[in-house]
Amino acid sequence: MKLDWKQVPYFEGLAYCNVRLVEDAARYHHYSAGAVIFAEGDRCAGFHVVLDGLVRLYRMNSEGRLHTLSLLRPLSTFNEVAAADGGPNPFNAVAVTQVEALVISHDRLKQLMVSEPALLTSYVGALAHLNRDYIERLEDMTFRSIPSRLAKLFLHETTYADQIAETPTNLTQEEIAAILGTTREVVGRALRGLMNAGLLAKRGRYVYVVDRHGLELLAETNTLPERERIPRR
Amino acid sequence: MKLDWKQVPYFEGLAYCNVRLVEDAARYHHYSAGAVIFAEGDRCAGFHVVLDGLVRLYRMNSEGRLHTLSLLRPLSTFNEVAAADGGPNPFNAVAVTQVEALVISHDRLKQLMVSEPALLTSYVGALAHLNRDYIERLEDMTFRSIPSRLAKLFLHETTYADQIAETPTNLTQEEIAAILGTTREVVGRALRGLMNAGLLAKRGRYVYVVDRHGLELLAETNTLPERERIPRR
DNA sequence: TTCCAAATCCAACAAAAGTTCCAGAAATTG
DNA sequence: CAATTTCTGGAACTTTTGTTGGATTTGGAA
Repeated sequence: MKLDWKQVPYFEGLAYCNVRLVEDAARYHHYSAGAVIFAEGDRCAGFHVVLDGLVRLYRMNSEGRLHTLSLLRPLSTFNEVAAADGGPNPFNAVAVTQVEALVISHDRLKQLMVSEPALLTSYVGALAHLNRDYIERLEDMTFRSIPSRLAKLFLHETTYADQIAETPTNLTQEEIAAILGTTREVVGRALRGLMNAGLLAKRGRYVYVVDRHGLELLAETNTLPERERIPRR
Repeated sequence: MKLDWKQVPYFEGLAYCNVRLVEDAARYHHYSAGAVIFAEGDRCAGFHVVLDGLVRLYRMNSEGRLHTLSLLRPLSTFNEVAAADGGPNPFNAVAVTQVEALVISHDRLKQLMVSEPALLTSYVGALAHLNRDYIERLEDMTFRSIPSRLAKLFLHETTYADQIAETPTNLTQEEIAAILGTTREVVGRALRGLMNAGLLAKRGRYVYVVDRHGLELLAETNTLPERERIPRR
């Protein structure tokens, strides 16, 4: 249950202050694979730090389609927002594998923030970063086509780098679809598209990047570079 | 230049602490209609409070289509994120009308936060709220059809309530399109759709809500309630 | 190895969104 | 009040995304 805060993104500052207080505030939790950690809309479940395992944050719409916001592995943190304002959790969290986590309740966090300014400062940084991330995702959803989003996922640049734990390669088409906010079939099509555009290739069931530059172009401009047509005669 | 912080959303707390310090840190700025307040990607422009006028925050994609993130009137605040972490501005800000604003630079803000814990606390609240807002918008973009988003805009529920200053009625189709992240024609079509579904109606150039409940249903479930067909005979 | 469940491929189709184009209506302004 | 610009209406079309369903492949478990 020893946690080196220097390794926790955006909370490194805590390593240099009274960590004892923070550690006393935290409760250790264990979840078995598939367990619900908390549900969207439920009363604030507090601030979480993943110590071990894989956590999925997601939203679901009225028709049952789901949107994976992030796949988190140690030492990621989540539910900063609800923990900060004490409001309902803004998404669902489930343990994909067995998960160990530290949890600090909203009330404890409030107390802590008064006594530990370093925590408050860290928190502002973490929230600011989260915000930037969501703005980026919002633009991805408003402007980018699915092939373009897929390219971005494979490059796992900025937006996804922090948030998605697995290489796209290890994800099923179903899971990629949930991340991109679309359906399995569409992802399959897009994958095939990128493959015969020569940007990706498959060796067995393993998909890998062939043309990084081409992917970047697609991710940025939303267009595939014009393929040379093989002249008919 | 006197500002009553009790009226500024999420910064009411400041009214009860040393406001003098905050006010000394703030610079007064004036922008004429159409002026650029700051640009996306530029070095941090600081924390802004709208004292008068109308401000548009927007993003633009590589093809030149634009997405209006918010239309702000007094006493809204903006650019909290960049002001917090000192990073580049995450969007563009322009003065739609003449604008008066208070601006606190990142450096000054950092100093202030050390001496004024109330500001830090307010800031955490403001960032948390922003985050919730972006998560909501992200889901709108991933899950909702354009008619559904349009319905939501007309109800201007949660998501848009804080962010969009004007009634949809006063907006041109072009502006609505930029808010919903689509094009003018599509908005026109959707408007016509909602009108002959009996949810909206027009009196002259003024569009008004006829069936609030129907709009809510559309906003929530993404489907129009099945119209009764008039039997042919 | 054999079998099963999961994952994938692929085609054909349906629906939604984006594009192009042009004609009118409304507002603004000289 | 004309002239000009801005905004709206709407048709026809293209592209993208979503849906359905069946055929195949694959990786493990028995």
